[in-house]
Amino acid sequence: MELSTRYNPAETEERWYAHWESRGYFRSVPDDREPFTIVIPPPNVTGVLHMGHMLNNTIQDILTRKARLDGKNACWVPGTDHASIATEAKVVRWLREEKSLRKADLSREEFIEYAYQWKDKYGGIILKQLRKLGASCDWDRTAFTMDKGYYSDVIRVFVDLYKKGKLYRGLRMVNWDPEAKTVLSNEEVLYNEEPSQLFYIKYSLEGSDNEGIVIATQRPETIFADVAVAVNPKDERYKNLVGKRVLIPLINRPVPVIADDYVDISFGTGALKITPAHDQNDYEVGQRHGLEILDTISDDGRINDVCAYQPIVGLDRFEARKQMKPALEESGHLVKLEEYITNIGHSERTGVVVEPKLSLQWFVKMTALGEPALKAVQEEEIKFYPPSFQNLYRNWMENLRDWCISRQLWWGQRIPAWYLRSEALSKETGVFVAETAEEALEIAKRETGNPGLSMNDLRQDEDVLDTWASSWLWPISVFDGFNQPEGEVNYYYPTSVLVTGWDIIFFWVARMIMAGYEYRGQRPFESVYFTGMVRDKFRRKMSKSLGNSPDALKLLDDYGADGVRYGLMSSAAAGGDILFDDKLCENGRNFCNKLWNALRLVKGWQVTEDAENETVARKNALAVRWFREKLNRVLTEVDDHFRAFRLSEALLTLYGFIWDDFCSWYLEMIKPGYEQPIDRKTYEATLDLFSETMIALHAFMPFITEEIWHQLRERADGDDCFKQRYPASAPADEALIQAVETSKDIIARVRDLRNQNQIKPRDPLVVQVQTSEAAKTLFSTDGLREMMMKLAVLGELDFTDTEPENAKSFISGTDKYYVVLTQEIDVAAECAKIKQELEYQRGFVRSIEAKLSNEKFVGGAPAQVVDNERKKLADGHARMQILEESLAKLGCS
RNA sequence: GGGCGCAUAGCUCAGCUGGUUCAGAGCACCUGCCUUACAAGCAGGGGGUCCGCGGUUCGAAUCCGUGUGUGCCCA
Repeated sequence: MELSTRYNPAETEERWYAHWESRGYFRSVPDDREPFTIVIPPPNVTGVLHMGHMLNNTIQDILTRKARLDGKNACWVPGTDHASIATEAKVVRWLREEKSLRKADLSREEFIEYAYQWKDKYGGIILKQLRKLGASCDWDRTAFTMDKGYYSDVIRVFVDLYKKGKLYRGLRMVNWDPEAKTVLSNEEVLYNEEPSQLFYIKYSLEGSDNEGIVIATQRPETIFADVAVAVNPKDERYKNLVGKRVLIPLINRPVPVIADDYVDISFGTGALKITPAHDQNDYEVGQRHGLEILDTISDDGRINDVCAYQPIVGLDRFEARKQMKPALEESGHLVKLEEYITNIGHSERTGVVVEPKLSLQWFVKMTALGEPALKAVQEEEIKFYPPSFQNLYRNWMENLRDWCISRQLWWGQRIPAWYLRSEALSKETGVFVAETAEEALEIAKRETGNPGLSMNDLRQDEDVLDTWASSWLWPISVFDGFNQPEGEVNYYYPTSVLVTGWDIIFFWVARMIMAGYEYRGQRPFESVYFTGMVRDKFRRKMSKSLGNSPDALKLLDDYGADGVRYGLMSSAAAGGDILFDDKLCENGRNFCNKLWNALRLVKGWQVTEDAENETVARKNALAVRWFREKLNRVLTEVDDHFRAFRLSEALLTLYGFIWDDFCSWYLEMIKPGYEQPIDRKTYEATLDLFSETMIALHAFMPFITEEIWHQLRERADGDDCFKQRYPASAPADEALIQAVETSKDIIARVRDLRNQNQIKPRDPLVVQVQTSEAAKTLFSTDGLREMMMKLAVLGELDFTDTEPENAKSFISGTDKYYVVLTQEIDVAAECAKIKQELEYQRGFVRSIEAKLSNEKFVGGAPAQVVDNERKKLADGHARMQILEESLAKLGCS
């Protein structure tokens, strides 16, 4: 068999993915095994694979695969959400560009028809891309938040919450996107520090020629919606004005001067214009003082005719602002302009400046829903990894605001509320909420006392629900838990772990927890694993506009899925950001290559059954024993890391184990000489150890481990690495491991000595060890001496009681080793080196003596710790003695 | 303004319950090797006041306080 010197992931990965998928390995149906369930955080249906997805889904795949290896019934449910705003925008553009249609020319039904067409054609690309990453999702379960069943779940929940009084319609200050003409959640508003101007404008006192008050505002175009000027009650400057009236410039409408604690004395002039319709805080001040509301800005961001200043009516808000400067200057009301840096909110979707606006919207009352959700996390019924996110969560949950769930769009679940056609749409309108129009009509008849009402008398709310108002039901709805609450949802729910970015902790995690308790009376997941953000190496967030995000698919092509998975995971502690660099994937690719070459080495060996190789087998037995013990230890460590979600640590443990222990040590220990065969026993053991190691690594790097698994041995059909059980870990023989670790140290010191004295790697050396109990014990380990001679390339390795001539020495543990040299030794340099070492040992001994002479330490510390200090002291003394002897022997002054 | 987090090697970060001859990994760097698995490699090496100060403790990178720097969330 010929194997290329380099591992080629492209062909291998495609082949094994197809194999696993065609065998139905990803499929999960309830059975009597313990379930392990993950629901994917549904990516946006318009999305394409980016770094964040790759990180997130790699983690989910690792957890899912490990659970399978542990014998659990692992179910990873994939899917997408309908992303109302983003998708609607894409569909609108698609219609315009490809079909020459405008949304305004289509009926709602036609538009929705097209939207589904678009979704079927272009949506869900990301799910195909996830396969390239190796994602072992149960694709038969692929869910979508606008699927028929899902849709009706959302409607059902809306009606239910309404009936329970947990959902209402109300007038609230919302974040309005004047371009998309929809409301945005707080989380969809992105704030930027931007330069702006502060206008200082004088409002004259009513009935006075020169008295007045100067206010500072960033938004002069809104002064016509002012209903008051507010000052702080403690502000001496304005005390005399409170209760009087001032005139709004240009229109001379009088408004009262009021006193309110909200006003910051030190900001601007300390006087604030109050515009309840266009500012959240002003709205609250207005409510406190019973002020009226004047709304001068339309849904599209233009000034409407409520504004009494005609020149700006019909203008866009920013155009209007420009007009205000000359107008106020001309009338003499502009006192000054100040450059000013402020936080300005932009729509995450359209980028336009968000307009605070009063609007009639649907809200979910959060207080009652939030209570069990907060408690669950506080009491760790739901565990967060890392736990520090509990703080962030608590902070938000203790300051809940009602959740605005209506959006002025068509793509999404249409709000199941009907109104009487005869009534103008206002807050006081009668509203009939039901799952169907027919039911709504029945309710309407009953409530209005008018049995003659027909369907034509009703009109349905035009708006749809926020996407999060569907995705918060995800862990229940994907298992059809609303329709069949006693069905398979009982098996899979609560899910095991949710893997998601911390940036959507409020959007989604908190709300899923609320829905979980509300509708299942149970947590939706046992644990939440928060991933960090993937950033570039300058710590900038990856974004399309910066163009600093690598092409995910190209990365997979360049480094292989296993390489990319390694790269992402090797530097991804839970919650920690990843400073992504191609270099990380390069490491992963190199690791694959290392594994591949280990395979090539093993596969290249000739195996012999000859009796003469019995001796070889005996020598190799130590290596096999040692590696088995080391593997046991690593299996336990990796398991511990998994339990604590320290995935990065688990991977690095395996990486070090494979690269160093397996390749650099184990394989070198048993490697036969040139054109020499290896004995059957060692060979078979090696194949088994290699195979088990592949199982241990499989969850992280599924493709190459599967490939090597099959290359190592002829496997029966269906005997795949994917399907194996994670090897049971036995307690490790620590004494044996320690003996080999000690000999590794000695080998390294000999190699160092070679390097420093320019001795060729292949020249055999003579090494002697000073006879001691410790050394005798060490070398009594069967095969250890032979192994050391092989790896350190020694011609002799024997005990001695006398120091050989012309030798350099080193200490390992408390034993002294001599390396006999043929070249002349620089005595002065050697003396200096030994003296330096002696100084270090003296310091070491002094510090331990200090500890041990402290009665409180001896009395207070655990006996084991004290004993250990005593041993350290004895070892230190022993080494000092060796060094002093060396000095004497060399005749150092 | 309110809250949360972080500070360990040149860089990026581990270090879990305070105690091992404990200060660690990868990358970068230096030296020597194209040694018959692998130069995408091998064998070695140098490099740290664990941010400053104070405290608790027999013992602190680890716990507490404080200062500084820095990042994030909320208003």
